[in-house]
Amino acid sequence: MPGDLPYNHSMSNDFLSTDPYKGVRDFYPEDMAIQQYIFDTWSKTTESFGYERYDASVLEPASLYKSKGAVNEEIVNDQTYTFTDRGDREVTLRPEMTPTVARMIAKKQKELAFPVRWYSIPNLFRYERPQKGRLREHWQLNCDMFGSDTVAADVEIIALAHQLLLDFGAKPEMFEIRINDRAWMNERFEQEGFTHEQSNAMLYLLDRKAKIDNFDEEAEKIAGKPFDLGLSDPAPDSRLGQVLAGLMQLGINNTKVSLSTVRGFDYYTGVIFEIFDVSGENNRSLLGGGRYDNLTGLFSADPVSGIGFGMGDVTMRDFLETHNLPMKKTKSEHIVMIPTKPDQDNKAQMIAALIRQENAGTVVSIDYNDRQVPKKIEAARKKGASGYIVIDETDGHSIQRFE
RNA sequence: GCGGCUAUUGUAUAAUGGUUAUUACGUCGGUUUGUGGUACCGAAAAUCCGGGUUCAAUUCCCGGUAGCCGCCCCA
Repeated sequence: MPGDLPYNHSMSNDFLSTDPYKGVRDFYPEDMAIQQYIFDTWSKTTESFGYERYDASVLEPASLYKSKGAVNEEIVNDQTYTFTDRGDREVTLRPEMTPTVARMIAKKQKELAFPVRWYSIPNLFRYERPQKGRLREHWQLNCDMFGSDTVAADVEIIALAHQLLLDFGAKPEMFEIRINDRAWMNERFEQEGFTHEQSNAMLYLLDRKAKIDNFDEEAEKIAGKPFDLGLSDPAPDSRLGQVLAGLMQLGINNTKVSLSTVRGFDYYTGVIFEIFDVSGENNRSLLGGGRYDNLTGLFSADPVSGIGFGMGDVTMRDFLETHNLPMKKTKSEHIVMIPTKPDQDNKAQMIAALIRQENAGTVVSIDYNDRQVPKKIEAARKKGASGYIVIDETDGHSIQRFE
């Protein structure tokens, strides 16, 4: 039926929209160049710390997320793309990478030599209303170190996060590493005699601390008595104290102990951290992660602990834009061949092949348009080429460079 | 799921209750049967959809839709 075709062959004006699906992006070459730059920088820095890349499908069985417990019920039901396939299987577009990597680790647990350092740059999906720094599809660098409980591991992963930002050209004063320790908070709540519910309520309240103005009042309600966090600097011999000292030794000083960093309700059990843009223009965290006791508990009885973080491409790009940081790598040389007549086209290809062979990395493209040479030269210049070669009947083909 | 703001050529914008709706960039063509750019000329190209008020709506009002921003949530 003509009406079913995606193109309009009739006289009506019901053309399809050229907009992408809600909350996802098209990557035109200019955007793709930026995306590529971000991915390349992520990979390069992460690999320089010895992390190996892995990946998996965007499709996962829905059970992978549903079994995480009642706390996540709302997220799974309302904020994932979940559908039933033709074989009656419930399928979810992955909303995060951690369950997937936990599955992969668990599967090879017996043969892996821990600690394992892995990273990935998956695209993730969540069904919710798009807003600044938050879309329905985004790419996220995920770095994890599995099978090490050491303070050194905590320090390393935060140092990696720090280095990532530096390698984008950021200065330490542009961002702030907020660190907390779940275990430390729990200890504190136990001292207060809090029930599990009280502790959770308090964590939840702390998470919203910056957004509400009656924190003390609310805290008192939960505690049933006046509640003072009363935590200043962590003791030097505490886990957090040791981590901070370790970072300091590496010259990382833009850290801040932040009791209101709690990272939602999930698998985190120890040190947790977030990196924020201090400019105030991006109020979403640039990066967040933490330590978990038993990532593979769903799949096996042998616990594997670890620590990791994720950082998204959307917030990364916002950060680069806000601080006027470079968003492209330096371009390689690009020569445009300009045949003067159609019968010079093949000659242009032959010369192009030669140049590519002799100058690895040089981009050589050919302008086959049938139009005046000055127009072609101008087109090459506008495209950002570094130079051009006019191909005519003569044998010479010297490169003319743009200033 | 809730709230605020917005909607004009491809993009970014100006203006208006009343014949040709502004400008810039971009695109295409020309000034130049031919070796670059800052100049000049020209062309194509827009008032989101539906209803209401009005002699007349792109403009005012209502609804829809879409986008942005925020809340919720944040893996």
